[in-house]
Amino acid sequence: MTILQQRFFTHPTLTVAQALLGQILVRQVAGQRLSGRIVETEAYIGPADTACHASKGRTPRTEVMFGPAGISYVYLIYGMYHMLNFITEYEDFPAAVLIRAIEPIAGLDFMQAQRQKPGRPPLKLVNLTNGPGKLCQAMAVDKQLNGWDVTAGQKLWVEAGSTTTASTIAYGPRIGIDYALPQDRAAPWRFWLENNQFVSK
DNA sequence: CAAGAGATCATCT
DNA sequence: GATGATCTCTTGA
Repeated sequence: MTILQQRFFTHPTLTVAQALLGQILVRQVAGQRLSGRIVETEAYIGPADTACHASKGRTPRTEVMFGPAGISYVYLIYGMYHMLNFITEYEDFPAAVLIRAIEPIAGLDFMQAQRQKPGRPPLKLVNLTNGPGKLCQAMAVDKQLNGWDVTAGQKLWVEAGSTTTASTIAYGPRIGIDYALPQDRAAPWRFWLENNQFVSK
């Protein structure tokens, strides 16, 4: 197994967003190893992209986006959900890839326990991690992992996926960015593996 | 199945 | 004081 190193993340964000598809997201927590295949991503690219948080300036929250590649950017949205990103490109250029969905591989019971609500039946496998908020909940990813070095091979990292499972990459506009300018709303910067059932709806 | 509303709080104005 | 890179539940066809 190969842990993806910083070099993987220093490429143009659109390249990294596509290259991450098919790679394995790994989370080590509570003595358990959770993992899943990345099947959907989105690119947020620089100060000119009005959908990118950093386009509003360098603030305490967006500071990690201006740092080196290979670092995680985790934030809370709508008061209840966390989003997981990986910083790309070079220092002082704020860009990142949002992980939108994974296909669960290991640690299914842990994920189910994280996701299931009291008094509710277990979720179907397909609903465990098919969304950016869902996968963070399933993998116990929160703000404590903001700024984490994902090339170190602890707590959270990415491994090279099998090359024998290559799939066609589909693309389209990003989700949930109505606040951005029309040209940024239209940019086809969301990528997913075609016909994969774990892609978000 | 589709549409609408509510949850809930860190961040920035 | 407003808002958001979401999700879940409810309602109604």
